[in-house]
Amino acid sequence: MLSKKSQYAFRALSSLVRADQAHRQSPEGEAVGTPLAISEMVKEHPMSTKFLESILLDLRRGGILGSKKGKGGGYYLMKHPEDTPLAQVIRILDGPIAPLACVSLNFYERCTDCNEAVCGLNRLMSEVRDANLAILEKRTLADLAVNPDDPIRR
Amino acid sequence: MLSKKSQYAFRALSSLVRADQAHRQSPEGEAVGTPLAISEMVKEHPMSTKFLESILLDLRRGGILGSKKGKGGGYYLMKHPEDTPLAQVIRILDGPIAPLACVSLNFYERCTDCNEAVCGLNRLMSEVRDANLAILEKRTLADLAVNPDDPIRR
DNA sequence: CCTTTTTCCTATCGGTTTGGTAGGTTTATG
DNA sequence: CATAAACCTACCAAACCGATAGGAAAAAGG
Repeated sequence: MLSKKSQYAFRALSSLVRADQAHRQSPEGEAVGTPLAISEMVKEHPMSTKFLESILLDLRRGGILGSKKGKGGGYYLMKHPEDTPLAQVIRILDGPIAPLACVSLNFYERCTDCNEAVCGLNRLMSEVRDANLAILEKRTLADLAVNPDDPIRR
Repeated sequence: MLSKKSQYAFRALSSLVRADQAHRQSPEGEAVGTPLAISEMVKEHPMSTKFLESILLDLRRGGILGSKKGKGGGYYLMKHPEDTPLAQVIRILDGPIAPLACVSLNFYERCTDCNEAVCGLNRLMSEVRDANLAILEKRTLADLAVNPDDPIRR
């Protein structure tokens, strides 16, 4: 199960995607600019401001977000929404996506008491990991904000 | 990530599958009989006896295992190995397989602060759930014990 | 009947994680 | 210099996790 942390993150990120889209549509739209303040995100998605603060900090340290301090400051996406897969967000906030550490690509740990080459569970859980990654590496922040009723879908 | 509980369960279950196979191959093999004691499972897969005890108890309450008390007693599979999907084991010991309660089939809970019909995360996580179930409902205890070098695979 | 062997049950426990709060520091803007 | 924002550190209660303790109940054999 996703933690609240990841859930809140995805909500805040969907606000940031929309801010990003609005910004790019403006004539002089550049990648960086018009940061969105935490207070604005919380207005849109009610949640603990302080908790969200710590989440956004993690995402910034993880390279997904940039920030600007002071009046008019806030957070903004470091890349185009379609260039940040959901997997990256989850790894930063929840850690491994794989169901077992011994089949994780990014958080691998050797299995102490089983032979990975022969272990049946290892093989099956690798299947599960691949199925998850097929979705979470392909789907991006852009997909978060898509309206399912839109005529054109990706 | 799977809990230790589930991991230990799968190890013990693989012992039970092999005991079941051996039993069925014998001339008068029936579904129920020749229970395997906890002590035997621990001999095969070193782990805390008491902890495994509580796990097997859960699996029995969950309808996967039967038990027999006293001398010569132990646990046995209630069904043929290929009739118990891995998903059932995980649900008993770890709960929901879905990444969000609001997309869970067996542990559904309404999302308090989002409109499920419009929520982008809901849609994406339903995809993830389906991908997981496609594997975990199809793969069974029988797959746990399969040797990958066997010429014939299922 | 008694002993042994097993499952069964309840309670507890230390450590970690989770979700959240508190209080202040730093940086930028006007 | 006032204000508004991110930033940082510490802390906290509750839940969860993995494991242990100590027995009660049942079945089998002698």
